[in-house]
Amino acid sequence: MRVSELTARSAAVLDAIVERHITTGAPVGSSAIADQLPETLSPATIRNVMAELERLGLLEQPHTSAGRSPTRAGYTRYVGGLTATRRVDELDSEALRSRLETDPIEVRELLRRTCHLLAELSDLVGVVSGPTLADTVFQHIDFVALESNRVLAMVVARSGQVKNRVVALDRTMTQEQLDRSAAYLVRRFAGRSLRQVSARVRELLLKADEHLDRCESRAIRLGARSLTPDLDEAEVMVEGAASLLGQPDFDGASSLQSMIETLEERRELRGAMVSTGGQETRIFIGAAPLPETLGACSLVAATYWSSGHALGSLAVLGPTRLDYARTIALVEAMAQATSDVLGRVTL
Amino acid sequence: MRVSELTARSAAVLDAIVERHITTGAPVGSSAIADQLPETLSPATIRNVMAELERLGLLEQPHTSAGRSPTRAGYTRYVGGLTATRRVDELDSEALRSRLETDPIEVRELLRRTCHLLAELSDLVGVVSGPTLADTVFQHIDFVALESNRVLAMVVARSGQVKNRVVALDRTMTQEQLDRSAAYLVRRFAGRSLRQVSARVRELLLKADEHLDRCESRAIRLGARSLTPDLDEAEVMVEGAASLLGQPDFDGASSLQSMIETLEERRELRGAMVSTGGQETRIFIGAAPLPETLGACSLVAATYWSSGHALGSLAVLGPTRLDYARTIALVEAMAQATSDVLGRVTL
DNA sequence: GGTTAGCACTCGACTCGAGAGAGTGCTAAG
DNA sequence: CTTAGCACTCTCTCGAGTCGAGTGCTAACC
Repeated sequence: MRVSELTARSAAVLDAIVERHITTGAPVGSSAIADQLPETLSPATIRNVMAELERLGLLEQPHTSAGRSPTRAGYTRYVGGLTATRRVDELDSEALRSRLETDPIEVRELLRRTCHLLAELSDLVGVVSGPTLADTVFQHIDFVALESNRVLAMVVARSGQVKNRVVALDRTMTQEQLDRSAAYLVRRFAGRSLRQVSARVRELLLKADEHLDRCESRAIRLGARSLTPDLDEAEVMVEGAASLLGQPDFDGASSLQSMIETLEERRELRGAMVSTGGQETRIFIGAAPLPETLGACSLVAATYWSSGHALGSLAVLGPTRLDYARTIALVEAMAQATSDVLGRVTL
Repeated sequence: MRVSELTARSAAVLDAIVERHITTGAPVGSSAIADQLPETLSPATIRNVMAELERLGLLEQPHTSAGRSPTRAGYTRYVGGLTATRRVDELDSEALRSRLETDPIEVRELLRRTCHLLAELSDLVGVVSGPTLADTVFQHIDFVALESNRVLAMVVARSGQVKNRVVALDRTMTQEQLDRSAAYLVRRFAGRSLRQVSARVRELLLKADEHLDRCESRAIRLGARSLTPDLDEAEVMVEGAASLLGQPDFDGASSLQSMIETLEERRELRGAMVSTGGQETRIFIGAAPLPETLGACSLVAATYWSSGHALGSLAVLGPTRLDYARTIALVEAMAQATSDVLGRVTL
């Protein structure tokens, strides 16, 4: 028998074990499950089932005379069976929305609040990956001359997001020349997505000779320097990393330090946050796109969007032993609320 | 006898105890000190001295039959006596400087590197408070119209530092009006410090009637909205908070979680970083401007500057049991290196 | 044939007491 | 004032003993 072909009873036992393990944190014994199952079965029967689940790699025993805990595979199988998503009871989405709204609305600030709220409501780690600027609408660009041939480029998206970048020029440009370049770029490209603008500018740069006057080609060159690089690099925010310290699961675990380090660095989290662009809620259980140091953790991530466009991900990170039903509900409600608030800021 | 009037011998004993405690982390016994002191004295004599130091509140015993550890006061007294600052041997300031330089130089990025380097070289927590924009030279301002009467203001300092802020207007302004306002503000105020500009704009706003045309007073109003608030609020960066987890002093301490939380929040650190503007290296030992949660920590902070102007602070945070000599040297060398690199960026 | 009662067995968690070791304070002598 | 000597205190470690939860196996049961 393979994992996918569990009998109904085996599956029920697995689910019961996972749920009990989630609440107690300790290995689960056969009699506890016998009591809990709707069907009345003796502990001995349960033990037979458990032995089989262990053979399948879904359960494990810390030592012979202890109960069983779900393995990573066991958790994965359990989560796959979760369908009926509970509502977050304490907070309906209206309340969430009102806690997110700021005045005036700034995207970054909004996402920071989202992240904070995720951490606060889950009592775990909140993670949010910001929207890649590439998908936003190019609204404005400005160049400011700094000393020694350096120029500050400020790219503004319609949503109010800003990306600053200092570029070093090989020759001096006056502020007036810079202003004219900026005006040209705005006139010609405003309204398109930054990705398009970036591609187009790059294109023009190659066949630069075609009917562009000197001023225009200078603008294109500046634009190419300012717009290309790392527009796709989404910012990742983390809040509440310290809450991992309060998790009994990690009590005294030597890995704690490297876990917190990974969260502090953020870089490694990016992969897990943006990996799959799908709209569905993703759950990673200590493997795959999660960095190795987070092997004892799970990530529940959802996508937030605006006007039908996926913008980024928000997630809760916690120990593998996680109240998945509640966390999924929370993350999804939060994605909805954040998207709603973002909706008022055309991107 | 009061603390300030310690005999030479008592002071020597205290210093020896502190130094030994720093390296071993354990309470120090009388015989260890007897061996270590240049003067040959018996443990019994040392014990008498120690008993006195304890009466003065400089030492404490965890229990009767243990050695003594320095109290906070003991550490403070020891640190006060530290004069000959060791050089950081592994890294001369030239090496530090070269590790800080980036191309093109951005202030924020430079400070982030400084912070990272502090954490890396000390294996503790690096803390850097950014320069308050208020002290930098106003170079440029730009306004970009977003939808629904919101305007993005971007203030640029000569150093290339940028502060963005979204303001909500009570009535619509066209992009052209915004541009004209920005140009007016730049023409009139560029070159002064942002603090001066902010004050002057506020002044003009009050007696607005005096020979300003409509366009000018509109610009002043916009400037006031964009320039006043929280210019003084220095950004605080923290790196390497996880290293506290590796400190044997805090092993299993329940306060660890709140310590990391405090570092994550950063807000509470600000007080300790900017409290005293003096040029001297400051050492806070678990008290005073440090937040209460960091009662078991010490902060060694120095000021970095540019063209004679103090800009902000950089510091190392670690357990009270800290190699102060080395840390002071590191922090001071880093302040020097950062100031040097900043020096090439006129502020 | 699946289910169950009974039972021996395993193994970690907790408790207790003995012993070692480090370090002290006190006293009396140098 | 300094020091040797000594009794004393307190923590830490270790092993033995006990408890209890939970298992696997076997044989009986429906």
